[in-house]
Formats: sequence, C-alpha cells, structure tokens
Amino acid sequence: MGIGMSKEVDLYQELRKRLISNSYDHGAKLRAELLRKEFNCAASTVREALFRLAAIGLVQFQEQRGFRVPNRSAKKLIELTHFRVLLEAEGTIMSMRNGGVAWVARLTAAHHKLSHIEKRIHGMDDPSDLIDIWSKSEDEFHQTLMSACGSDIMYQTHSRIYAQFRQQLMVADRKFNHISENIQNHSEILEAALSGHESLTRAKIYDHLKRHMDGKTLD
Amino acid sequence: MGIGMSKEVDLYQELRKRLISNSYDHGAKLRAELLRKEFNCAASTVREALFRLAAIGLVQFQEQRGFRVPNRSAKKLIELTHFRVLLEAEGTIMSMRNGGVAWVARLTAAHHKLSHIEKRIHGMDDPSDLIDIWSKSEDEFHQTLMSACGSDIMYQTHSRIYAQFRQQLMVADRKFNHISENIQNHSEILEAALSGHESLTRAKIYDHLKRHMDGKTLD
DNA sequence: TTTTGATATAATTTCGATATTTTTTCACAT
DNA sequence: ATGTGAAAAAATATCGAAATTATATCAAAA
Repeated sequence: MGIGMSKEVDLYQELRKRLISNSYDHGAKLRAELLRKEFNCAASTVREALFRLAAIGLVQFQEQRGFRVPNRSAKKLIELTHFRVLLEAEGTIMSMRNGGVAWVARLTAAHHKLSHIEKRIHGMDDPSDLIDIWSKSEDEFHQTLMSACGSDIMYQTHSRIYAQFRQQLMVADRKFNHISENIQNHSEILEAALSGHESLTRAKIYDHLKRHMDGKTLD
Repeated sequence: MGIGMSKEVDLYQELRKRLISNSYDHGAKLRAELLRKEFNCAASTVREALFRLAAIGLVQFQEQRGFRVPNRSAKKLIELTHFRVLLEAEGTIMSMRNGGVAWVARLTAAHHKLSHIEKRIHGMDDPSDLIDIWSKSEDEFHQTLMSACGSDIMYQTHSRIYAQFRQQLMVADRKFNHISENIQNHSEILEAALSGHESLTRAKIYDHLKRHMDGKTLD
C-alpha cells in the first residue's frame, strides 16, 4: 500500500485490474457485502470505488439494484471498436502534427518494447505468463499514439474506451491467436505515423482493429 | 420529488442543473457539509452524488481534497469544441445513413421547435426568461442529430461533452448575442442533413461551432 | 521580513448501524 | 400445474459519528 493512498484507491485499482483482465464473469453482481469482507472495509467505501469504476464504464450501475459487471455483446464490441478507431486515428494524426521529435522518440521506444515482447510470444507454446506484460505494453503503445494530440479530453476518452474494449474481448483473443498479424499491424502503424502520411495512418489503425467489427471475437 | 426516486437522484439532478447553468463560480469548492445542510441528508449521500457528477466531467474530484467546480479556460473550451465537432459530425453522418424517415421526422420536429423559440428571442429586448426553454431545445436538436447513429457509446459520450461544453461557455453567450447567426446555422445543418450531403453537413456543423475555437467566448 | 514548525481548526474519508427497497420463499387459491 | 400475495430474507441506500488528513494560524528562529 502506497503512502498517502486511501483505502478506496487500493480497492479501485485492484478492482480495475480484475475487471479489465476479466477475472469476474460478465453480468456477475458485484456485491458490496462480499467485497467489504474481502477488503476489510466499510460498505460505503466499496460503494464509492464502484461508483468510480462505473464512471469509466467498467461496471454498470442501476438505481436500487447495485452494481454488476457489464454484459458482453457483439453490438457493444462493434461500437467500441468503431469509436476506438475514430478516436485513435484522429488522435494519432493530431499527435503527428503537434508531437515533434519528443513524440516520435516515445512512440519508437514504445513500439520497440511491444515488438520485443510480441516476438517472444510468437515463438512460445504457452505464453500465458506474458499476458500481463504484453497487456501493459500494448496499452502503452496505443496510449502513446494519442499522447501528443494536445487534447486532454480526447486522451482521457480514448483511455476509457480502450479499457472497455479490452473488457469486451474474449478469452481466446488473449491466447494470442493473431500474434503474427498484430506484430505486422503495429509495425505498419508505426511506419505510417513516422512517414507523416495521415490517410495511410488512418487506414493502418483501421486494419489493426477491423477483425473485431463483425462481433466474432467474443465468447 | 418523483416516486421511486432516491434522495441521491434528486441531489444529482439538482446539482447537475446548477452546474450546467453556471449557478456556481468556476473553481468554487463544493463542500459536502454545506450541501448536506441544504438538502438535509448525510454527507456520504452528497459525496455519492458528487462522484456521479465527476463521472460525467461536471465536477472535479481530487483525492483528499474534495470536489470543486471545474475551472474554465480557453484551452478547455477549445478542446471541447474540437471534440464536439468531431463527435457531432461523425454521429450525424451515421444517423443520415441509418436513421431513415423516423429520424428525419424527429430532426425536422426538433428544428422546428428550436427555430420557433430562436425567432421569438430574436425580436426581444430581454430574452432571459427564455434561456431555460431555449437551452432544452438546442440540447434536444443536437442530441437528435446523434440519435440514430446506432452507437450508444458515441451518443453518451457526445452528451457528456455537450454538457461540459455548455458549462464552459461564458455568461455573455447566454445573452444571445449571436442569435441570428445561430438561426442561420441550425437551418443550414438541417438542410445539409436532409439533403444527404455528408461533407457539407460536416462543414455546417463546423461552421456552427468554429467561433468557440479561439477561446474568446469565455469570461 | 521571511521561513520554519508546532498547534488548532476545518475539511474529507471511513466506519458500523439503521432504514428502505428489492428479491426470494412459500402457503393458498385459481 | 399455475398464478397471486403476504411474509421473510437479502441487498441496497442513508445516516450520524469517529478517524484521518489537509489547511490555517501564529509564535519562534533565521
């Protein structure tokens, strides 16, 4: 537990991790009472943490009916993918215009890290130990794309949408069935962004995500 | 007070109204203790309502430092305007593709209502009594533009951004200094949308909002 | 005068309990 | 069997107070 961190922050962070990594069944109720016992705190503390998670769309809140893990659906995944493409394409293009060398450096570094991990995963039988680290790296790469767009509000929105997108993805996809495709995609996005070609960049971001647009990448 | 409405919902709705209509100074602290007295409820009830308002960006929350009304700034207004144009243009085009006659009917009706009010305002010396009703109508018109886009997530995001945008606007703008411009803009957006011309529609939405992109429409 | 640190004050966060609402259970009637 | 409604159980929402943390005050030292 970090210094200055309130109990709620711990709760929030822990639950956030669980929700994004699909530790809970979709649609499952998040009972304040159970969490209260597990985390050894008051019910209202749990409640607050859940409200904050509802704020970013990772849990669903219903008046007088508590909190639950959002249900997964093809429709939702398609919507999230669409929106993510829009935000990420627009944000990346803005970063290309405003980011300068500093951004290029950060992006190259983030890609290098991600690419390294993805290549290791590619040659493994059981890469499940690397899920967490890959997860963080891919997150970082996509966030870096947005990071120089100059708009806090777009950056934050993208980060919410990305989290919800990940929450919707099926387990099978986390087994790296498309790893070689992904390696290719990430490289092409980097190349396009560095070349300064805006519509090409937009197209490469779309290519990377288009396979989620038919809703087949769900459970 | 509506039936089945919890205390918190009342609080939430009331505070939301105040925040959007700029009843509080920007940057002002929202002390749970004061609100508790005013609404005759517990501090944690206030706290929850404030968390939910923070979720949609209408109040700012800081760990161990409570809640405050977000500060206004040119940067923020410019960001919000940019993002709103992106969302509203994209959403309207999606509505044009998917909405069909039902959407066209709803949009025409919403515009008719708005246009009627705006014309009344145009001929008045002191239109301050009409602020609330105009506010609702303009909200409805812009929401209707998005309403058939087929993406809940984009619709909800737009509605958040719109609320934050309105929160940022200066008082002077609420005195209808640009009313004749607005009447023109709204008509042109409607026309473009009905004509099915996508890039024209995009341009008209941009035209409607571009005057906020220099940050001069602040206090 | 400015800075530092101790103390007092005020605000926020957490708590455990109570009140309210929803959901489940089960006897009874259709 | 099926549906209805009352009672019990479980879950959620609200409360008032206690514990924690930040902020203001002010005296002493640089």
